[in-house]
Amino acid sequence: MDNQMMFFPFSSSPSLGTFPHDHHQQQDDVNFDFGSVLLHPNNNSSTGLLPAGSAASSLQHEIAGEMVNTNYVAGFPINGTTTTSSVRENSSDNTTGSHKQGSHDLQKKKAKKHRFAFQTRSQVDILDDGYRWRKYGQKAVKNNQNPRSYYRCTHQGCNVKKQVQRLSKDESIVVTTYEGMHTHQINKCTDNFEQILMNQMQMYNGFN
DNA sequence: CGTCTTTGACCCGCGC
DNA sequence: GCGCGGGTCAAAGACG
Repeated sequence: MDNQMMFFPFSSSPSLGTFPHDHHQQQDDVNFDFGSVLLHPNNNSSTGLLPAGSAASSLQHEIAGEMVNTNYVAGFPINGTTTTSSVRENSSDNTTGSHKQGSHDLQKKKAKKHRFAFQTRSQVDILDDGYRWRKYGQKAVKNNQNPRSYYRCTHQGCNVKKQVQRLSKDESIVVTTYEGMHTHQINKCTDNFEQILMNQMQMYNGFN
């Protein structure tokens, strides 16, 4: 049960940063709060929990649909049935390609994925996180009138994906879920964002 | 012309 | 086994 899911709730603590802008694309200001990085319920640590019933709690039900413990307002597994001994996604997981994958490969792939999510209050769906993304799918999801969009990092050999979805209960909130680790450097001047994220993840979860 | 989005079809896991 | 829901593929079109 090492698929990890972390949340970065926008409303629970002082803001530590502002989401950076793209150079060539004017976007609305996006306040991005890194203040609360919370842990997977199955982690031994009991720190980092917020009171149940917050916005983050309801969010979990909505995007995961399979929350097992509503006392946790952040940090949950997406694939609760998979197990692996590795927390980190192997960055050389090159299973891209057009061939169909067997269930074994798929399961292995899923089990290794490292995920985290955060939510932002924004007018725009696509937040500039410094990476280039190609949209490869969009689906209507149950119990949400807003579709979920699927993106892949366009960098060659990088298999990072992300999902973007608005909450049905509060459409001003965008939930972004990342899966995997980038195999390359960020390509624009948004190192601040990446750095803060990485610092938070390491601090709370012993990454790297 | 290269890159990206759209969108219907397909695949797979899971619950019943 | 079947149906449902989520995730992905890939052809076609849009756009700069």
